[in-house]
Amino acid sequence: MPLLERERQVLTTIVESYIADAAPVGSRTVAKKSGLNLSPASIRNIMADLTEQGYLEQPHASAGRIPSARAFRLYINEVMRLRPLAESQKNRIATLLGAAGPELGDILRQVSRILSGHSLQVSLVIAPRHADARWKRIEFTLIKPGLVMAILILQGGMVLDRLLETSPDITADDLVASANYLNHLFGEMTVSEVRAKLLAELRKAESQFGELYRRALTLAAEAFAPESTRELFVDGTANIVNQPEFSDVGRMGELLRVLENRTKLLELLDKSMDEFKTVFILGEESQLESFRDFGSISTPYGPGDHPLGALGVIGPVRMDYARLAPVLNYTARVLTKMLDRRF
Amino acid sequence: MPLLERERQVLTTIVESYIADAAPVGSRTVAKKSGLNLSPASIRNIMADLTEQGYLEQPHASAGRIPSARAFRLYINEVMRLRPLAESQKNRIATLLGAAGPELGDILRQVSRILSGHSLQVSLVIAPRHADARWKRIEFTLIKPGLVMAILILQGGMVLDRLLETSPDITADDLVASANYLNHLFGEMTVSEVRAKLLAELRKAESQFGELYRRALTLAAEAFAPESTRELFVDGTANIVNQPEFSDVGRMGELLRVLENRTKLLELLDKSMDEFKTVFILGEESQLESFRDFGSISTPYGPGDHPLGALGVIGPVRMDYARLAPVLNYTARVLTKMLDRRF
DNA sequence: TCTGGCACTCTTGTGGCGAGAGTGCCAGAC
DNA sequence: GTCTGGCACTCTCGCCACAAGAGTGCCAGA
Repeated sequence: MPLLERERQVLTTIVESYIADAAPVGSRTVAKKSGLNLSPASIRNIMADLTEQGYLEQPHASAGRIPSARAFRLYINEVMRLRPLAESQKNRIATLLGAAGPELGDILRQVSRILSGHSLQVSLVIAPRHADARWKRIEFTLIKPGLVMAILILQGGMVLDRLLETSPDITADDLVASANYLNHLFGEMTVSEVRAKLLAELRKAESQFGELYRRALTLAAEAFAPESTRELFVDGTANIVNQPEFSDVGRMGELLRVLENRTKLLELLDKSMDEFKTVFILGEESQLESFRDFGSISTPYGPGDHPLGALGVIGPVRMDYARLAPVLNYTARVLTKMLDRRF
Repeated sequence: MPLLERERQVLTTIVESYIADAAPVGSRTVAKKSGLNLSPASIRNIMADLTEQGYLEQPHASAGRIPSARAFRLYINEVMRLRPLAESQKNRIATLLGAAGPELGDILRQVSRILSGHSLQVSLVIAPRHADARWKRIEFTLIKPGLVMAILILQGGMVLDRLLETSPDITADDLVASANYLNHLFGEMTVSEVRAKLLAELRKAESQFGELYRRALTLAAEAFAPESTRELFVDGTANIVNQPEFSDVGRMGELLRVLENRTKLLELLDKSMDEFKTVFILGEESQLESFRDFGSISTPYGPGDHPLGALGVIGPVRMDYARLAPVLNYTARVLTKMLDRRF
């Protein structure tokens, strides 16, 4: 059953007070802050109901209430108003990002630093997912007989390189021809489209084409085979020691362990890429036992038609989502523009 | 004045006991473990002397002694015997490293993971320093008029890429010619040698050479200009919560802050590269106030004639240096061989 | 020169106690 | 019926005192 208006208002007050103070909230405080003009005693009744419905939790009998993940979920979905960034803050973010080094890695690292600085949480930035980027050009370079460096240039200045072992009789000229052929065949497709097409072409080549094309396709297939680990930039781990929920070292260790589990972090961020919008994941929702006490926000970046990567922050369930989401969104927008400008 | 043999033996006992237990050591314990056949009372006298000389510290009047950084320095320089790795451990390291992905980044990340797993400390791996790597080949690719991607392939499979803005009338053929010229000029030199020579050539080009060569050199100069941030792989931060010295959250925050200061971490590791040997840095020796309570070990990797990068661990001053140094050395050796095999 | 003995210091753990915060429930007011 | 003031109850937290334990420094004697 849906919450009564009063109940919702009490819950909102509790959530916002808890976000601000990280301390259990008592009926007296709610009575004063809620604007409902009810006495603490009445508030207590409402709070008892909310507790029964799973929105509030009581650390112990005389300690006030703490909003549950469920309460945060309701707050995020139905109550929260995002607080737009001040112009001055936007300027600061844009300026800092402009000061990043020239390489893609430098830029993403800087984004990560900016986010952790502005959120005072741990920040995550995932490098563009190759599969969604457009192929610009491939080059093969003969290092020595039998060893070829394949270099794939993708949209946004991403460069993928892979060392390939080949038959020793492949010449530099063969490689140039192969590259030309492949560039012609695959130009401007996304990598995942290339992957699909590659399989089809390889089958065709078996029967129809000449040796050269078969070779070119084989090279490409090898260069593409295993998606290499996506790069992930993490910053701001030092921030968490300042948060009251991490005064307990054990809790801190849990977060550090989560942060070392790259696969799980990627999963968290990928969701925002798949849905192409800002995504909030709270505690249990992550399907990850060790994430129970944490929350995350993530936002995709990339041009309008398809996301390239995502950025996010991770912290205690009690985060100031209304303030942080706009920070992420704005940063993602600036980053997208920067990448766009590259090509 | 040098220590008496007895004093040194007592000190060694204390250091080793402290490394094992992380607890202050009392005279009774030393009397039992030292093998000196002295009573606790005599040991107490010796310990008083050592305290006076700055080798021991007393947390409070009745708590046993703790070895100072100075004591660890003495221990490392004059007493410690490195404990060679068991064959089984060597095998495990080699196997794990073999399971790394194909790209250079994958390999270094895996090294970092292996080190943190085997040391139970925080591990650091620094990517090869470009300056010391040999130039293999440069390629320029025209992305669109006025925008060129420069790709520099270095020894060991390192690939540097940089986006350059150029005059819009440069053609793809110009670029090929430039690359050929540069590859001819700089092949097999180290990057820092190239940098030096580049300056000289640029001056010559002003007066003597034609437009094309000037252009090639200018491109190269741009591609080389700012050394981009070196990549640094950190792993095992979750390990530190298990160490007694970090039961205090503040201490932990200090370490996390150090770990986010990439410049300082690079300085720590660079020392082992400059001296081309394993280096131990203890507390104050780092010239870094916030490093007072920590220690580090680092080892260079790379072929015999010049180091490419370094790897290390960082943890409390009380680390098992005798066990960890061989782990680092062996890992560095395996890594060097892997890079060598690439080219 | 070494050792046993002894007084002294400091930490750590425990239990008791009071203050403070917050709750739940009830009887009465509106 | 709904709201409220009052009250008893519970639990945490800080404080204090106290005892046990670990370790020291020093001294007198072997």
